[in-house]
Amino acid sequence: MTATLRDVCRRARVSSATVSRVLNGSPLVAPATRQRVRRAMAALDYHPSQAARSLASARSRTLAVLFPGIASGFYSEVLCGMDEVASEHDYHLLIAFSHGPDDQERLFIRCLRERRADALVVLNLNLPDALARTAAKQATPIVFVDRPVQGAKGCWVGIDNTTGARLATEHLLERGYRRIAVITGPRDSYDAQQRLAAFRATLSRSGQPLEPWLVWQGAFTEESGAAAMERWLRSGRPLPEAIFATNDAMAIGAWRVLKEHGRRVPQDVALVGFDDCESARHLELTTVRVPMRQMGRAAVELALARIQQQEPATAQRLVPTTLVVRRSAPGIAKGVTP
Amino acid sequence: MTATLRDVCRRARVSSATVSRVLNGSPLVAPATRQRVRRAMAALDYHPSQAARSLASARSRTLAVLFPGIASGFYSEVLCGMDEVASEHDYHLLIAFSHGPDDQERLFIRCLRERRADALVVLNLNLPDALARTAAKQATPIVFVDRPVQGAKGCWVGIDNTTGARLATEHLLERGYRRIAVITGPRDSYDAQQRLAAFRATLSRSGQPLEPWLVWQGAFTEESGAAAMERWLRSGRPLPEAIFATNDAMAIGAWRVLKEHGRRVPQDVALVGFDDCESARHLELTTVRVPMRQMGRAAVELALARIQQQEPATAQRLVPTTLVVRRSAPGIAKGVTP
DNA sequence: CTGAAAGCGCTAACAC
DNA sequence: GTGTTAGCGCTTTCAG
Repeated sequence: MTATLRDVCRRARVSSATVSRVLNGSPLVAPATRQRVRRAMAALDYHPSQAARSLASARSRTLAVLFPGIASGFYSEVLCGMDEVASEHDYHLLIAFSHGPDDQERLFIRCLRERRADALVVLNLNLPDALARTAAKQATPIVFVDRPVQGAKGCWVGIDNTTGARLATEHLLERGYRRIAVITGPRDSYDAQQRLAAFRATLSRSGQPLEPWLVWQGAFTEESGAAAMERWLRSGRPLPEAIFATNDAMAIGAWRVLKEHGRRVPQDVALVGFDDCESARHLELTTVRVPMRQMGRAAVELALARIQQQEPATAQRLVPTTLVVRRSAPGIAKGVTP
Repeated sequence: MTATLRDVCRRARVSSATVSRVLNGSPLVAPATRQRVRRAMAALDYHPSQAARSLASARSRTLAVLFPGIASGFYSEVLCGMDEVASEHDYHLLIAFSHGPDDQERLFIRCLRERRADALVVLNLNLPDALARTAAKQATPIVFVDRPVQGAKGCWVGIDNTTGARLATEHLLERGYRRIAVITGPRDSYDAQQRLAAFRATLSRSGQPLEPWLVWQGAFTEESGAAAMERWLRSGRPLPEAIFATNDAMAIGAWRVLKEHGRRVPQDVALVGFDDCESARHLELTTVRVPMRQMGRAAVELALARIQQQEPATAQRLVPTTLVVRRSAPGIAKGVTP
């Protein structure tokens, strides 16, 4: 049988309270006693039962992480960052993917109400805002990643989309590109909206407002990027000088279609993405880098701070974005052959 | 305050045992009573405490998953498959990354001894075989993914490396490629060994044994693939007709170097990888597809079966591999222009 | 500094 | 079918 705290008590000749104190690193234990208890634990190969601790202390030392269903490799970096911080603080990570809209709510409730976790980290889930607001009022701290809660200021870690999109746009403008098209993300995506807005604003500032027909609707998927490109090519209109895809997946889809139609990037049209996913590196796509690992770290840092009440329930954090210049929109002026 | 089982008892005017029975779907409850209890639960917005259930029942309905430190996007697919099966069975996933060799053992012990999980799934971790064998004898079921336990037959889910490597090799041979080089994985990797062995065997069967200088040592990383390619090019020897990289990362590294040296794939040399990672698709790399999601599913299925003792502790499962023919080694004979 | 005692919220025999 | 009764293994006042 596996040893329990009582076994340790007997062997060390102390009370359960003392063993518990040693377990929890309380300073109220005489060094000699601590020694004895430690030895007893080692001798018995004792390991405390997590369930019992959770029940008695009402804390699980666990963080629940809710992912959106689409498991883009994208998120594994985020997860990795989360684990780094969590394990530094002796916390564990419980994860769940949403397999559908109903699921999201169910998972949510479960983690919260069944007290499986001391805090919740929610990634870019399409929780109805009402639920999100209710949730934010719960006792369990919640951190939203990459999706602010409308109306209720909850803890939130986001991407600096505005700077990223501005950098990308300025890069194109400075290289002499005009008539820049944009492939947008889904209308209800916060990131998509911000990226588009910053793109438009930067263009305006440069004195050349965005023309409506250069706004191509996408959905953050490779297919939607390809479809947008197809539509334009089939329309017979001349290519824009550059395209800003508001994420890499769509940029990759568009690029594929361009290739299929014999158009070259960047010679015939420059292309910039957003995210800097793994494939972007391999394809040499110029893009805006989003530090995924850092986002994960920030989210867990916030969650832990909330658990210790060291941070207001309205804390927010933005992770910075940077431009990564590669072949699809190189760092030299338009028309100059590398 | 959040409602407890006792509150439900009072409201439904039944004993705790009955509520517990309803909670656990026992058939030994009269329909009318069940109704009443259900209503009471709903009225109180009752959700059982996971900690209390775990403590009382000695089961956590949780599976722990140990990942190797390197969080290749690769694993997010596996994780997704695991979650699919786990959530179907109302199980939760606790995950941890190994940040170093010491960590692995610590994580391992914790999940096992602290009874956080009902079973453990270990991904391709470099646990010393001794520990792995000890672990396999524990009460807690363990499933190893992609790494058989030497000496002790534990539960194991692996890749059909042999078929995959054979298919890749046959493809090249049938297209007329001779003098095929291979970039190997790390010597201590089981997958790497199997892939190399199957490559060698297939070559032998075709009557042209592998020449030693065509075996290039790699380490499953992009850099190691690039380095192997560099070494060969610098040696001044003529290119082989084809290269079989035993994983995609190395194939991609080698390809990059080939490009930098002005060599074309597949015209100057054909290239085949292994894994079918996301970038392989984008780069149009011919490769052996490993169904990651399916591997995750299989691992959790095995784990759950073990928990219910429906499967022997020695159960093994191989996930099938298939060849995906793309541009880097097309489906037409060598020398024929597409 | 240490111990006694009272739970934490559920499950599982065992009776009835 | 349902209730009674013990715990599960720890934490946490409260005394001393």
